[in-house]
Amino acid sequence: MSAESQTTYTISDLAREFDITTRTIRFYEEAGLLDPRREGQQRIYSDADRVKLKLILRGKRLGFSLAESRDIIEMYDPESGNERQLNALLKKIRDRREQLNDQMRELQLMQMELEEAEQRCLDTMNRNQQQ
Amino acid sequence: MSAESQTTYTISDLAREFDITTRTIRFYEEAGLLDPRREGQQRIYSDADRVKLKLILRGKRLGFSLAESRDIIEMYDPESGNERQLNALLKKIRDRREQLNDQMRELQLMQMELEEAEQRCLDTMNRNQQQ
DNA sequence: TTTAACCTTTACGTTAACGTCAACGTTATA
DNA sequence: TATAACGTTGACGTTAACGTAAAGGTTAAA
Repeated sequence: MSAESQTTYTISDLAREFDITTRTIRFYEEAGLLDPRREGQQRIYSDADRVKLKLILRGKRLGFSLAESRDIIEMYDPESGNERQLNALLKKIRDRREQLNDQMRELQLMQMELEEAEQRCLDTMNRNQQQ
Repeated sequence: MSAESQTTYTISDLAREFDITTRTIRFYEEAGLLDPRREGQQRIYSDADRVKLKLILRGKRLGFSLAESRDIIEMYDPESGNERQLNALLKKIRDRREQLNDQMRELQLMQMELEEAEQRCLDTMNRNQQQ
């Protein structure tokens, strides 16, 4: 057998790949988000662990707390793929989408106000130049 | 003169109006975001102060830190309405808009994955029922 | 005059998400 | 054999944005 798809990772493999520190990864474990198997003392991460980590980081980018990400990961778990949990997950995502939409609307408002402010500012500058 | 538009506010007036605590308002002052005039010990807030507070809270909703909101407020200040500052403010807002757009894209990705997961889940449940 | 409803300052507490040591063990290489 | 280069477990530190409580001052109504 040739060395095909590497199916396990060390902690610094993952740290490098996702550009985070090993401390961060251990912290996620403390927080109950990861649970890699051990070989002696050392942590060995599987592809499944790697996917979890990916989900955590995506969750962060999306503004989920670690606790929420933990919920999401649990709900992604095939073991517990029942209807109620999937619906809870979908709700969480839809809520977040709505929040983001609200923020976009507020930003647009701010943009408009700013354009006005910008215009007033430009007008003033022009008047000053003409004098 | 009749009591027209009330032009000053107590700390709890503002707290009530914006549904925050007085502690929060004092904290914003500590952080250099507000600077109401005093009457003896007591803080008296003007309409301008009220607008600043509004901006701070909008900033929060938009995901700006207090430090960023302070910058924004300073840039809104008519005193300092120069071109460079206005451009800096516009840049900050555009950056935030881009961030939000990225988040929306990620959420859409997640939605798609979830729809697939949901479908797989529904399929499984159906199969189980048919047996 | 006491009670209630405000206001004030000072100061320590809290939570999330890590950072930053320290002190140590293991393995590979020069 | 020493010296990197990795890994480990504590354990305390940090930042932001307030919360919470103590201790007190003012004013108005009962």
